[in-house]
Amino acid sequence: MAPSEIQVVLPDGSTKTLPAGATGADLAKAIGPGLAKAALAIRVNGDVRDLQRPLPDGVKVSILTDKDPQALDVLRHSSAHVLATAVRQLFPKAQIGFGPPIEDGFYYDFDIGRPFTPEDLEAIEQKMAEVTKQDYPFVREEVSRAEAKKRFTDDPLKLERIGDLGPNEVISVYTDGPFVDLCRGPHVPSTGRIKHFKLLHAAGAYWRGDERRQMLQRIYGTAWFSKQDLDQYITRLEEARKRDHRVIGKQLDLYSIQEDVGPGLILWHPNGAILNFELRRFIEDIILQRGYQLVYTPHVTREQLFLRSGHLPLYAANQFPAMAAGEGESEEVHYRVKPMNCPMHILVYASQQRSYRDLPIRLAEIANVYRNERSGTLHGMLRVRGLSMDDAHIFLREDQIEEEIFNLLDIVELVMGKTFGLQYRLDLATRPDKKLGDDRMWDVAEQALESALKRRGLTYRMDIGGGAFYGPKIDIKFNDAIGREWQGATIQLDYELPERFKLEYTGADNKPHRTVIHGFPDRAFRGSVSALAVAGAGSGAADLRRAARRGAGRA
RNA sequence: GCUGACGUAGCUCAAUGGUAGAGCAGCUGAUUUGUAAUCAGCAGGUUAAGGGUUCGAGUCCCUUCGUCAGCUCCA
Repeated sequence: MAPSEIQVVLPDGSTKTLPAGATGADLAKAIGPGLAKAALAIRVNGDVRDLQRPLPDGVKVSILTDKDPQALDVLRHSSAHVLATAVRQLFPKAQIGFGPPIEDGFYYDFDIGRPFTPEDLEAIEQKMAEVTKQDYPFVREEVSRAEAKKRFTDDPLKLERIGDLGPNEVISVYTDGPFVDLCRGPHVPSTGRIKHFKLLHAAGAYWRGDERRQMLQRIYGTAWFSKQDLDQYITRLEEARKRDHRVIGKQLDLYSIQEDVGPGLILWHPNGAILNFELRRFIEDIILQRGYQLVYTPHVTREQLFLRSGHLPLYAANQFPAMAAGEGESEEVHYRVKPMNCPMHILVYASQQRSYRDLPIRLAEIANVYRNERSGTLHGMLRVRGLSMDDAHIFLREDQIEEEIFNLLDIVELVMGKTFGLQYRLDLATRPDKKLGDDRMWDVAEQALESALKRRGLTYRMDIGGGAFYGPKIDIKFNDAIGREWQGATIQLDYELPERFKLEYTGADNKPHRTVIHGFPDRAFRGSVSALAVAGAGSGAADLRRAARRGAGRA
């Protein structure tokens, strides 16, 4: 017989008995009218769900109100639906894509056959206000695959998504007033709960982020629980704009990028150059103290070298075209500007016999490299075509990996954390499907990276399958003053290059062994000095002004 | 690269298709007044480049260059 009652465990450990079939909303009501009014969603054994769903027996629950950060995601997800509701009313033929919550807001992708204009956004925002005023309840339904397909016959993008769903996945749809969306949920109880929102801007976005597919029009917005939060967020955006390194770089006369020279190529003016100089010296001091040896290698090399390293076939799109050198009678010899230093550092290592006693050998160079980045990705000093890369390649034995990474993480903290005060994040990227070498090798490498991270007591995110085909890596990412995320340094292991260049050392057993390389290229240190400083603390601009003045006085 | 917006004096910005302007900065002179704004005058432009429409183009159209925003935080 079916039990007529269920019990749930509240956050304080007490239990509550409810009739079978009771929902989160029922629970909130049972606890108190105040909570019933404030309740937005419910956490059931860690999963956030709608209040309207029946509660299973024996679960741990916690009712979410506007005080819970997870509720903010729910609010924003629901805001995205309100946005889509409004767009569908104004553009009945609009096709709908995805509409998730994101950090600080939400977006929704549409195809209306043309881009949205600023006037469209205003009209949509007004329509959204009407939708929230109507206070439509969000109604969840679980449907069969056939039913789902029927409901979205006019939405090819949704149909494609339905086709991707696994056979055992529950398909749910949410309705708010006139709008129905394929959606996993959860949502706030009704559209009236969304009060403080603003549309920010529209831009093109490829369907599923794939540039081979059609371009949709994405509308970004933000939503908050209180007007105060919303206003604060808008102020924060304005403040951040003032701290943009491109603005400060101009104000302080740090650098310029000029059309006559080319996009992404930086002219360091005296005020910026003195910062560049100091930073270079700072970095070089650190690495010399820590057992690195400086090397200098040419800016151009024979193309053949990048063929041997394997870079050219993969990387050619990001390299500047070859130049003919006219050596002798041969038309065949071409040269390339270097996009990275590894092949040349490897040749330094390989220039003589190495003993296991010599390892690790740490070769470092702050080198100018040039990459033909896609035009649309360029951004001030942070994404450029010519940069000074603080680069190092460490040649070591497999048993030395962990210790070396352990020490390297200390340098990262010293530079990014202690010196620049950056909030950075560590991602451990593990073996991808297509990879080089055997599983044992990957086991050793990944474990070494992970235990170095653990020994340092660092928190990190796993990026399963995110490693390069030639080895796992630790990516170091940070946010700039305007909140955008950038790739800082990368610590990566490379099993490919030692193989290609037959790098060896003589072991204690008097036999040759394959060397492991571990690279530490860092595009952020000097390619973007002021950007780093500005990206840092809120006081960045003031510090920089002082530094620039000192620099000017000195010159 | 793709989609969209944009490109006017060194900088920040004006100019219903009808003689390109202002503030700041610069230069000259006056002022000597205690720390972010003294006064007067002068100079500064092939309106990104090239083409087209028009009696007439900064403004409308096309091409190129550049800048800015976005381009899976997965229903």
